[in-house]
Amino acid sequence: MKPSEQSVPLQNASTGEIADWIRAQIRANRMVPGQRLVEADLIRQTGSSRFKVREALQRLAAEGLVVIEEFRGASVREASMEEIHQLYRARAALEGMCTADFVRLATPQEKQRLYDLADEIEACIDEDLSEEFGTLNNRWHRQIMQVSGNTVLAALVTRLHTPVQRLQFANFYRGDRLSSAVEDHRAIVAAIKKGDAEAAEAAMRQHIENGLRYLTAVDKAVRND
Amino acid sequence: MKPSEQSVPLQNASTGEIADWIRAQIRANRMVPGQRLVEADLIRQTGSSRFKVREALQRLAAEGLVVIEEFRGASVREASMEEIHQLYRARAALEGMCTADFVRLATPQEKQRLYDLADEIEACIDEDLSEEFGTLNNRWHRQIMQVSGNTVLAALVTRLHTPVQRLQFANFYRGDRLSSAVEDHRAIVAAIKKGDAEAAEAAMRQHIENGLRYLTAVDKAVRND
DNA sequence: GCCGACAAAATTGTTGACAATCGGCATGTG
DNA sequence: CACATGCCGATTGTCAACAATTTTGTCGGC
Repeated sequence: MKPSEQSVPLQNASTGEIADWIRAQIRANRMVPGQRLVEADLIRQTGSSRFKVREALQRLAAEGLVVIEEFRGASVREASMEEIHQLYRARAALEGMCTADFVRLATPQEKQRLYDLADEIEACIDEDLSEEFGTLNNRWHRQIMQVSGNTVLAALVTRLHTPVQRLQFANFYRGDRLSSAVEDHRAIVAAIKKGDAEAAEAAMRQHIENGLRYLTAVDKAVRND
Repeated sequence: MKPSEQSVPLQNASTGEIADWIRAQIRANRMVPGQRLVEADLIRQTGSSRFKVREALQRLAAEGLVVIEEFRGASVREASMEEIHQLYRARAALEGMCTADFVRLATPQEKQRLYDLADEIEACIDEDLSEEFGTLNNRWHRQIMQVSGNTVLAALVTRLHTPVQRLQFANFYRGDRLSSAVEDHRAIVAAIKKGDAEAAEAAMRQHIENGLRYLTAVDKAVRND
């Protein structure tokens, strides 16, 4: 039917793999909030069985990524701006804490790896590779959390961030925001190099709050369209 | 069979209600980590169908409260001490933030309600009502988060805290820990009354870190038994 | 053209039966 | 007695069919 169907090799996928696939679709803004997720379509697209698809939808419902209504099935949940606001503040608090841990616990090699990642991210900006930018940026944040020993929190933050990534994909990584983020990264790296955990934590919180500010501005602009 | 069965009126329960019931069992330490959750038993205990039970288990698996293994079914997941450590630190960061918000945003009536709750909690201590203490203590923490406007975070923290509550139920609320917690509460209340958001945040973080310290001590003692 | 009633199609909820797998138990062998 | 082997009950995974409900389409009447 649509040219996009069957483009993904998901034959005999497990429940978890199907859930991952749907999550990826939502992140990439190919399934938008409010859109109904019809079981039959998902079966075709994933090449799996109805049973597995329903299990995957239940899991996503528990994560809060979709809502399931009686006899109306699953649809992508719309995260309110209020909710996004709270999630960003949570991220600021948690990642700030992780960054301070990173300063105290990371080995020189791990720190160097982070600096290299930052350079790669900067390189993207000149060539306007916004998608690559997003991928590397996610890796940068995860690197800090994992190296700081907070693997559980890393997974949690990733989940919390999922409903927001769609907005980033659609509106976020543009022009001035990219360079602003790079500047934030530089400040964080500088604090880490100095070994100043408190300053690094503050810089990370600032970085994330800048992201929230940009996102609210974009949202307001979109609504006034 | 056992006298405890059929004690809960869950006829024709929805998927969510079944999940809630299982969560409650885990919190109350009536289903312990490693214990297998046999579908047939759950069907008997909840009076529901296999279909709904399986859906509920999928949701709980997504929350990380149970693990589902191929052909071995669901069992209560054991949270490692390392994981509990991270969850407590996350709580400290998040609830600390909420407490600062509370100082800035709560109305006088809402503040008074919190003081009253603190008094009720203190009253429990003399009469050794540890169960009542737990209930009121949860309400106290939730009150702060909800009034501070962070309703989404309140739900999140509650979920994060679920695997820990079992430990509290079993070992936690005893003797000196109760009075230590009450002292922490007093410090928080004092900071709120002064309107000092920063001090309130610090006191809340200290309170939660004290809880973690006590829990690790108990854990170490139990392991050396 | 718009609106309501009604039928048809599409979609989801539920059930029961059957297949696949695991764990324990008995049995036999050295 | 230790240990491998095969069987059987218990438990979970999977599927296909059917029931309940919503959504869509159609047809008169105005």
